[in-house]
Amino acid sequence: MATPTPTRPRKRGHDPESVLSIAVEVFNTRGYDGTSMEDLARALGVTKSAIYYHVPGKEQLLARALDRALDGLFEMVADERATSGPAIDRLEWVVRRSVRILIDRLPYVTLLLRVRGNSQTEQAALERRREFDRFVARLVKEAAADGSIRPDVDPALMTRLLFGTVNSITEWYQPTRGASADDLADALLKMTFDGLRI
Amino acid sequence: MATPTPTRPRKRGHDPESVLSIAVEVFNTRGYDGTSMEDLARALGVTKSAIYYHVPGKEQLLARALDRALDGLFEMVADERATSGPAIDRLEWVVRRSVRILIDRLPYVTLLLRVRGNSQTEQAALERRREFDRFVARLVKEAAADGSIRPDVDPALMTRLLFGTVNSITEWYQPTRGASADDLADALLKMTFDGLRI
DNA sequence: TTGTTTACCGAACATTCGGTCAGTTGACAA
DNA sequence: TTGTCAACTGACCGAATGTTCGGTAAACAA
Repeated sequence: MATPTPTRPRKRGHDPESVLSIAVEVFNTRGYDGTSMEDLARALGVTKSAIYYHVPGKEQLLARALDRALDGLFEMVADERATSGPAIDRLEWVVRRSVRILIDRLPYVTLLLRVRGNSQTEQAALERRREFDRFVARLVKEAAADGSIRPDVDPALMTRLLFGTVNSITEWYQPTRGASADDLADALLKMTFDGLRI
Repeated sequence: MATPTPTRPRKRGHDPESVLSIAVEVFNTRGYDGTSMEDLARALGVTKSAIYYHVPGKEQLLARALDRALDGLFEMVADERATSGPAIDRLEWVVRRSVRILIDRLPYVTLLLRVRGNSQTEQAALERRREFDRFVARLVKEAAADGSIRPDVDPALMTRLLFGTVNSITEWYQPTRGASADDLADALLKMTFDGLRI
């Protein structure tokens, strides 16, 4: 047969991608453990069993979602702007980039930040996340060592507070209204780098 | 023996208080929905049914825990130091006090910050929490109005970032090691009020 | 000794859970 | 018209869930 369909078949209904994106929204609303496959089915407008046509199961949905968040973070730390230049500039770039990723992949990062290690899938994600955290901690330590950030606060503590601020964005950010990613990163850097007091 | 027990009878085993404190620890480790009554029973060293002798059920445990966190926050906003004086000073006091409460009642506040509204209990807690958030938002707005914090960032956004930083402490703080509540509040205020960059 | 109370166990309850599977539907191709 | 196949349904499974309940061992009181 010679190319029966020039365009892709484009069948009705769902595919693995749409199932994932809707599932992650529900996970973030009710929590992963608080979400049943019945909940997902209702949100998708199909029966429970239809979900298993597209994806292998609940935990695989979680794993794919977490990878999406983590892949973004690891692409960032591989970038040249995160690995060369003055530490304070690299730190600023990483913070700005983190805000970007957090917003671009908001539901996936939100899910990642709530993982507690209840399964091997979650534990693996936690370990990858810790690796990212260690990268950032090294960066802050370097910036402290070359004297470009205040010396009167422990760098490890600084790292936690700084990225605590970044990560807290997932608790309230709504893409439809409010600041853009760049505006948000600007405001966050103003507070954390220069302080909010006049 | 004369006076067999001068102190209160001191019966063996658990009471509602010890069940609550252990339960909240498990809730924070595995998540509320991820915790089964069997998990709790194991942590308490009794069988599932023994728990129901001390407390009415799982959701009541959650409700009591959330009240403990929220009561602390509302005691704070009722204090004179939160309601009179220069706005920037009140804000600093509220931030410092919040760090204190967060650490003094760490497991309870941690649980509160993870509530998603999956039940009436959770929704009620969320509403009380929003009331607290509104109080802080007003405070930041006042400080912005009298010109004591930087005018180039929206006060509502500032509030979220500031208390995002405070609340993020629950994600990593361990009472046994690390900074004290006062040291931690100092470091946090240095970063958010004066900035980490030299 | 007998009775009462406290703190608990073990078995069972109905319900919900994640997941399976044989079949049905409907769009499209031949 | 017939056949194919992606997409889905509905009935069902065993396991796990939160909760209830009848019973009971130990401590103490009378």
